[in-house]
Amino acid sequence: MGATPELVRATEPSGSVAAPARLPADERRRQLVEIGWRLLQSRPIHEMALDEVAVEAGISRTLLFHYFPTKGDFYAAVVQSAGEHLLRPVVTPEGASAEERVRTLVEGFVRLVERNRASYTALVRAAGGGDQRVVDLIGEIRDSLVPKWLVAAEWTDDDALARLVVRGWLVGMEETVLAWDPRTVRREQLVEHLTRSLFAELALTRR
Amino acid sequence: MGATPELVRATEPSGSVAAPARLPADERRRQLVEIGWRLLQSRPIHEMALDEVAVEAGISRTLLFHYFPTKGDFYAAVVQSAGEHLLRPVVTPEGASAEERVRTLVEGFVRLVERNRASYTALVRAAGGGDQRVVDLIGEIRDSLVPKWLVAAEWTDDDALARLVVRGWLVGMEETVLAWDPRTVRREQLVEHLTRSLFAELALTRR
DNA sequence: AGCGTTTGTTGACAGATGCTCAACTGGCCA
DNA sequence: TGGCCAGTTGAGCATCTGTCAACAAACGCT
Repeated sequence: MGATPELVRATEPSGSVAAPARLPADERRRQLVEIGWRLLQSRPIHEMALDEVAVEAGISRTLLFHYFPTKGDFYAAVVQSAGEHLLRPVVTPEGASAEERVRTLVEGFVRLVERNRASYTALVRAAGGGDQRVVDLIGEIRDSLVPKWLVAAEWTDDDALARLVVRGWLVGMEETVLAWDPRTVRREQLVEHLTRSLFAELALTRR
Repeated sequence: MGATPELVRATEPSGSVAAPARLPADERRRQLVEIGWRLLQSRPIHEMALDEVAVEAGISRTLLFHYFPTKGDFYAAVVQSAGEHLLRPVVTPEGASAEERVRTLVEGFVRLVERNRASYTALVRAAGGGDQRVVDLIGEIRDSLVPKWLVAAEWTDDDALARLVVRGWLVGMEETVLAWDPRTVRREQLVEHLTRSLFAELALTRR
């Protein structure tokens, strides 16, 4: 008696934890990935127990393994999703001159890191520890960014050196912004430098 | 019967595995760190079981925990040692002009990565996955490199921006060399670009 | 030589975590 | 009604990190 079968509720009925109800596959996937991503922002990967994810989702660990056969699969899915979410706002090249557009991109990136520092470091450090798949994933994400910067900078010579250089510059910029201390370097100074830096690097590729 | 207590042998008596003998503490430490470093070059950290290390050293896992209370401690020790070993050859600024010296450093670095790719990627990716200690460690290693490059480049203005920029440039260079494909970009081209790149970056810090 | 202390070392155990298997449940359609 | 199928689960296995209490070889002291 007692327990009436009213458990089947779409979303959280009252307050804290999520509903334990039956969910369509893709929605459950999304929910799990989202939880994983949230957890990744505080702990590094090997400290994130799948138990935690399962508990937070209100399901059994077994179900998690049903959707993601291995922890690596889950991790990869999380990183992929995070990459897309984080990088979507960055893809907005606009403005009159090439310098304007690049500056806007840099600005956007700095702001992004300022607002989502935890997320961003989590994503970048994911490029490390994880298995090969994740490393490759981050590599692909970076590769996909290179042409966007080239377009913004109005750089039409599409030689290998330019691409390589922009890739390196990109990673350097990530590091620079992450290591940046606003108390010693003014923000405009940083943005200005990074902007000019890209053009300088590109100019150097023309022997 | 049978087993006479002749086990106590200083170093490996005949062939394959190391000796199970009693070792002074610091030597055992060094041995363990060295084994850990060797293993890290093939597997990422969370795939390296302390069991493996112990077996390879011919000791029990318990002893490993005696020297390094936690896996993180062991890992940190390994990374620290690796960083020192890898970076020691890099610290050789020599040559007549600033450009000469920087070019020599870049050359040395490219060669280092070419010869020890596995080691180097292992070290860099250690900057990720690991716990906070290791991340900080890599950060410190990089910080310690910055002044060396500044000296080589004869850059006496020691302002915050210059240091920050060199740090970013350093990481970008790491990435560039690691992503470099000798079939599409000639090696001299790469070295030349990186060399000029540093001076360009530095020049930009003078408003 | 006897004897205690220090130091290198270990086996057995506890707790957590990745992963498997066989089975249950509730809706849907023939 | 009855069977199928998708979502879900508890119980269990293997592996790995970390703990505990104790053993054994050297060294010092009387």
